[in-house]
Amino acid sequence: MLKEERQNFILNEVRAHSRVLSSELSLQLNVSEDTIRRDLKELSDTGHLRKVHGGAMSTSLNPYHFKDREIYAHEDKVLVAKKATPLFEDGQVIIMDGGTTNLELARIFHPNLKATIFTNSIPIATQLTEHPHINIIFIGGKLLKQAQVTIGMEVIQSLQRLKADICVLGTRSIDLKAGISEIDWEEAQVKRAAMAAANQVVSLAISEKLNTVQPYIVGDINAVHTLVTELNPDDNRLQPYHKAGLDIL
Amino acid sequence: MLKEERQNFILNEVRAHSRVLSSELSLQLNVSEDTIRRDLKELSDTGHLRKVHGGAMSTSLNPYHFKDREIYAHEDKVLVAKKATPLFEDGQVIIMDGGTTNLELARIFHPNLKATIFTNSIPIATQLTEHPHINIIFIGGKLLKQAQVTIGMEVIQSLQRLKADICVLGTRSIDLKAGISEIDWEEAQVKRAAMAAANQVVSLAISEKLNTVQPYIVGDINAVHTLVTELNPDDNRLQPYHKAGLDIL
DNA sequence: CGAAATACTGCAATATCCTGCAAACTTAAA
DNA sequence: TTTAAGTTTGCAGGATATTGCAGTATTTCG
Repeated sequence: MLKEERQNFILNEVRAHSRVLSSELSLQLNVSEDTIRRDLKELSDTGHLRKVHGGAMSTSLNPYHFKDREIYAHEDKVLVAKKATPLFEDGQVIIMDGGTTNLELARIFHPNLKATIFTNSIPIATQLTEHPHINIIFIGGKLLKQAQVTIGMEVIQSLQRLKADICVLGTRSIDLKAGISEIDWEEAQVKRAAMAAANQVVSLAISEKLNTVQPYIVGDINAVHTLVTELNPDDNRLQPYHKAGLDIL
Repeated sequence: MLKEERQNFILNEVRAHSRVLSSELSLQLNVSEDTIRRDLKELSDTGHLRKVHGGAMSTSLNPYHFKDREIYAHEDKVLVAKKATPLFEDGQVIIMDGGTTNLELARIFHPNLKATIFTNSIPIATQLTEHPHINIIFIGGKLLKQAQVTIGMEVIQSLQRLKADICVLGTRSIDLKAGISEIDWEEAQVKRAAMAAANQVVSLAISEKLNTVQPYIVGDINAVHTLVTELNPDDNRLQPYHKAGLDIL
């Protein structure tokens, strides 16, 4: 087994269980605990997890427990969410996946918006219960503890039976050539299904996510219709996306 | 179990109950009271809680402070949940529906319990993410805002494809003749499906729910195998249920 | 005050971590 | 194919961290 495969396995374990033990990983992967420790050290140095005595913990806490100012680049995300609100109208069927930018959007939807929202994110569903006229459909499946979103076949199948007006993607990475990409394979599958299930795809992304790539490709850049960032639409960094045919907000 | 997990569990307990006892934590976490004291000292030094003789209190800044008091008859519900914990073992597949008593149970599951839990309740799923070894499957469907549970055909169909070891019912009303009954028609349908999907049905009910009836019948009293209340099992009020063949805890 | 519970101190056992090193493996050029 | 340099891995050892226990001090409460 290659070192990179091993480290990917470790990252997946962390994402699924929000913590790992060096001793367990050593058994599961048939390598010495020293090797595991070296892997954890590397992954810790690159910020993918946090090493602790006996194993490692996931870095990102539950969005649900986040207080506003603990969210990274919170001001930018609020701005992105605000710019996106005019896209939503009464009567629409909307798909929203997880992420803190989408959570922000769920907070500031107009209180009278009458829409049906499908989501696989617990924090977003919880937030939406504050909106009296929004119909919430939760997409069930295996719950990923760290991100508090459901994943897996059941989620994908539910999405395949759906044709929504608009899909709002919390975006980890967006790039002209690589398109939308994700760090977790299963989340990437779910996002792909979400994109396919809507007539219009909106990507909410703070500018630092532009022109970055993750290991798992979700979909082509042309599958995205609208890109919302905190930047001015005339900003140079957005021009390539405009030329590729995306609406820029 | 990692030290940090243990400390997270403690913080969670403090948030939920606004106070903790060293002696209780020592039992729940299977470590000595010395270790608990050392944890409390660390958490106290970092300002996450306030150490007092015998345990710790939440800091006054804590926003979760009110939660417990909002729950009606909270002390009784804690007692019911505690009495139910021995029913659960490693490897089981468990169905839990909503309700504050079930939420209390989700809080106090042994932190090392290795089980798969199906639930349609958002607060319970959120609570369960604190347990590192529990596999959570969220049952998707239309979200009922007040109760924060999913309901409807999709939930019922998911349950019909399932055969679990044990189903834990938060119980609104239980009566010898009428059986289990509910105030909301759709919730009643979901609970009926949940009961049918498990080999053993456990009803958690505080005593004031005994011998009451609601408009919509969920199922016959004989479909319930175990009844857990805050009363002593010898209490007169429980004898009719014992005679009807239920196990009383 | 006195009993019981809780807390602190120092110590020992165990588990985990780190460092340096050598063997095994990979890569790429000769 | 061979060689050489670089990378990865496991292991030995000594260092550090974590935990439980025993003995003693302190707090609580009737």
